[in-house]
This record gives sequence, C-alpha cells and structure tokens, in this order.
Amino acid sequence: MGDLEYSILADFYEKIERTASRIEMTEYLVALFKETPIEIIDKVIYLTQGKLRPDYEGVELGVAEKLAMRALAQALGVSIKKVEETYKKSGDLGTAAQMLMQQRKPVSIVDFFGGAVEAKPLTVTRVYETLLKIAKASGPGAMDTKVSLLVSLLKDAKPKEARYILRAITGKLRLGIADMTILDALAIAFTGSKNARDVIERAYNMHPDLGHVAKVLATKGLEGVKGIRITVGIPILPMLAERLSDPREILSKLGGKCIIEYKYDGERVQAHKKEKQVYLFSRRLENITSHYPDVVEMIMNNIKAKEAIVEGEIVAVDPDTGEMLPFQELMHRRRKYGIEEAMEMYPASLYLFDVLYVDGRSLINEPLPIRKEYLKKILVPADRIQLAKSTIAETPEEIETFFEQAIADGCEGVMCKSLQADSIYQMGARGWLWIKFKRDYRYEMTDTVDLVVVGAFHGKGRRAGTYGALLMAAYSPEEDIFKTVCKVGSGFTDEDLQKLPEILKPYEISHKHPRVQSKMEADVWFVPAIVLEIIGAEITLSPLHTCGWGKIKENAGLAIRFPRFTGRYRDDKSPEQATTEKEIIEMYYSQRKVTAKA
DNA sequence: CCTGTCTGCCCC
DNA sequence: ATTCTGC
DNA sequence: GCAGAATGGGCAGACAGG
Repeated sequence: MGDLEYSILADFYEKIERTASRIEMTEYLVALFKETPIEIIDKVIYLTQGKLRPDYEGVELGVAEKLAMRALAQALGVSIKKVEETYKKSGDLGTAAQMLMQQRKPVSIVDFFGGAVEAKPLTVTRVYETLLKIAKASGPGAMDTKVSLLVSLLKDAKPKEARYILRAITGKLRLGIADMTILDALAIAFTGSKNARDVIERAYNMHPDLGHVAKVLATKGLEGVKGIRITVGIPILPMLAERLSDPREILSKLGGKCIIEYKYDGERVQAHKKEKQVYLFSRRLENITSHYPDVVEMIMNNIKAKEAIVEGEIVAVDPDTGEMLPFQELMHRRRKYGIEEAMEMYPASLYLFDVLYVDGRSLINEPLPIRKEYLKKILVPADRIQLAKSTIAETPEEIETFFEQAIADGCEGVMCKSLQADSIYQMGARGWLWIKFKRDYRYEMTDTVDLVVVGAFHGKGRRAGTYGALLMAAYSPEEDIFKTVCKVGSGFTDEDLQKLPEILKPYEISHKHPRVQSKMEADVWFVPAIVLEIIGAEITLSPLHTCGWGKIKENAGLAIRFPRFTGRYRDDKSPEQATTEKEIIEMYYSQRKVTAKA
C-alpha cells in the first residue's frame, strides 16, 4: 500500500502558502499530486480541503480551537495559557504550534529518546486515520479520547507538520487554495493540460466529492470521470447568485428581461425523490432529511414523478395564522429530538423554484423557463407546498413594485433570474444568471446606526496583529449606559484595520468600562468614545446582546443581523450622541409592522 | 440532574 | 450571511 | 470578475463538571 510522508505534504503546503500567485500554487499542487500514490490521492485531497469526507456524509471532527489548544498544551507540556497567548499573538494556531515546538529543547535523556527524535516519520495515512478516529470518538470521555489522539499525533510531529495538522483540524488551511484550484491541478496532473478542467468540474458538480472524483480520475482516467452522472440521493452543487443594488443594472445584466421571484427568509433545500425515498440536502449539502418530516411527506405526495430533484425554500409558518415566521423561528426545526413538537409549533411551508432532474432526465442544461414548466407539471400545489411566487419583469419599475410586495409579504428581497436561451442551471457558483436584490444593499432603503466601540477581539490569519471585530453598543440616556447590539468585523478595508488600533489605543482599559453593559467578554476593552456607522439587514431578538434587554421579551435583548461597517467614522458624534437603545427598539417594532401587514 | 462551554466545512 | 483583496 | 479568506447572529447537540 503506497503512502506519503506527511512532511512532504507539509513542505508543499509551505511553498503554496508562501506565494500569492494562483498559477504557482497550482503548479505546486500538480507536483504534489504527481508524487502522491494513487491509493491515497483521496486522503491528500480531503486533508488539503480541511475535511475528512464529503459534506453529505456528515463526518464531523468535534474538535476545534479550544480542544486543539488543549491538545497542543498537553503535547508540549506547557500551560493552556501559554498556548493561548502565543495563539492570540500570531493569530494562527498552526503558527503558534510551530513556534512553541521550535522553542522547546529536549529537557532530559528520557524525553530525548522518548520524543520526536526517535519517532517514525508521520505519514498521510496515519494523520488521516487518526483524524477519523477523533471524529468517531463519542459518548462519555470522548473529549479526552479526542484530545489524547491529537496529542499522540502532535508528539510525533515536527514543528512544520504540527502547523498544518492544527490548521487542518480547525478547518482553515489558509493556503490560498480551495476547490477551484484543486480542480485545475487535478486536470493538469492527470491529463497533462487544463483542457479537461471543465469535464472534471462538471463531474464534481454532479458528485461533489473531490476525493472520489480524484480517485476516479487517477484510476480510470478522463473516461471514468465522464461517466460520473447525477445520482438521486447524492446532492448536486447548488447554483448561486450574485448581488446587485440597482434594478436598472440587474436588467442590463440579464438582457432587459427577467424572471423575478420572492426570496423567502428560510432554509434552501434540494429535495431528492427516489421511488419511496426522499432525501433533503441543505445549501452546504448536509443531509437534513430528519429535520423536516413534513417536507418529506409533501415531496412524496405532491411531486408527481417516480424520481425527481427539486429545489426550494423551507419557511416556518405560524400554526394559527399561517403567516410566515422569521428565519430565527425556523432554526428551532434544526433538531434531533422533539421533532414532533417542533413540527406543531413551527410548521414548514415549501416554496419550490427549480427542478434539476425528472425520471431519468437531467434538466441541468435546459433554460430556466423550460425547467419551470417541468416544475409546474410535476407539482400538485397544496397549502404548504407551492411554487415560489414569481413573475416576469422588463422595467426597473416592475422590479421595484414586485420587490416592495415581497418585502410586505415578509420576504428578504427578490431573486432576478435570466430567462434567455443560455439560462441553464449553473452548478457551483459561476455567472450572473441569478441576481439577488435585498433592501439593505441600498443605502437609502435601510436605516444605518451610529454605534460606540466598547471592546475588540484579536484578529486571526491576515487580521493578526489588528482587530478581528469590534464590540458595538447603543446608548441609553436614561441610565447613562452603553449596551451591546452587535460585533462588527466586516466592511473594514486594510487601511481601516491598520488605523483602528491607533485610533482606539488611547481609550484602551484593562477592564470593562463601568458604563458598559455586556454579557460578552472582549479581548480588549475601551472607554466609550469612538462612534462608527453600521448597517445591517434587520433587528433580531438576541440571547446575548444587552440592548433592549427584557423590554420586548423576557431574557432577550436585541441584535443586528448581518452587521457591517459602512466606512464612515462618526468623529462628529460624541458617544452620547450615538443611536439610542430606544431607537433600536423602535426599529425592531417598525420592521415587524411591515411584515405583520402581510 | 442541572448548567456552562464548545462545536458546527451549521443555518442565514 | 457580507465584504475586501490579489491575481 | 473569480477565488479565497476575513468577519457577523443564533440555534441545538454533546459533553464535562458541579
């Protein structure tokens, strides 16, 4: 059985990490694949993706940052505190491990002979199999088992190897390569040119398991890969949408005319029906069949085909009024136990918007209008299963009108889709055939808030050395207190990130400021002083943030959904002039009125 | 048995 | 989910 | 414009530990 020393993999990772050129990265990957014995090509691919098995199999490590830190401390015989310190400073657990290991000298003869020096070199298979064992450990004592397994690996690892083992475990290799680059490299490594890339990508889209595709390619060649087809029961890579904020632009991208449909605030689902069997897959291809027995039932009864793959959005509804409920409520359905009760409290509606396969026939290459016809043909609509509401729009005004109606009906926005002859179902991400349009993409349509920076969190990866996110608060004039509403870590340019520590440094304090109310423990606290403009999609109930605590619901505050920095520093405002708690509460109520109208 | 912490290529 | 950046 | 890597709120499940 062929194997590969893990240090060789680590060396390639290091080279890839050091360059920013995608072409160069691909070249290194190609060299790696050529050096990899065919038997373990799938393992190398999974490790390089930072996973163990394809998503739809649901194999989970159950180890992340904290447990990995514990294991590292144990392997090195240092305190968790020490590991944590090094981690926070470097912003990367892998780098921290490498640094700490390089610092360490053999302390005693026993250590010397018992330690890494005498150990057999790590192999890809050993690393992979150990990670699988970690994933399988469960039940009482599982944490210790997982940690011990990881410790055993780290004890035999050289510093550089530890770097990448830890990164693989935390799911962030951070090499600058992901699926698309791996596909390029596979094409070149096994067929000699990038020409075959499209064929390989297509196979991957229909059977999103890179390890499997690579193995087929390595053992059976391109012909084997061409044989990979859509299989009912294996999820297809879902088509994604681009975003735009202007109806005019949307129309010009889509050729002056489009299908426009409601974008429901729920969970996207790809439903597979195979005779008497139904499978449901999430957007990230997790198997979510057990969460939604009611949806399974509807697919079984109301889709008139022996076999079919359809796509739609699951939305929670109020069992009494039938009104659509916000996404937050649907989350209660993502459970393993108490499904029956949850089903009564949060019944699900399914709004279908596409069909990809019917009775042996792939519809992937059919234009959207044809697919919609098929969908209409096989669907028997009922109370809780219907087509997503849609129409055809040819002017910006028509888009605006339909959009307003969607918002009034409790949707997030709309999807605008091409209906041209080339409007195929583009598996994966590519293209501008689908465009989403949401209220908060438009500055004028959404209220921004001016919030006070009261704390910050150390950044990771490329944010190492600066802040990853800031803790933001609204002001309560009645109590003269600042209460948290969100963290914000998106919207900062590199320049912002460089400036922020300088701006905030003068206000840094060692403990939470007495005028700040927060349930969250920040890495750094500040005197409330700096005000930033923040935009978000809506206000939600929060179990964590303290703004509006108990004023709308017992044991709940308010938070901002999808918060980001607008780029505007409100240095014209004092912290006492920031958005008030009362204003946030009003925003919460006014948005609910809109949805209640529906 | 209850509570707190951590995890999820989680969902959005 | 949104956003920014290097290629 | 793509591909990748930063980052958000919040839910249930799985353990650990009192």
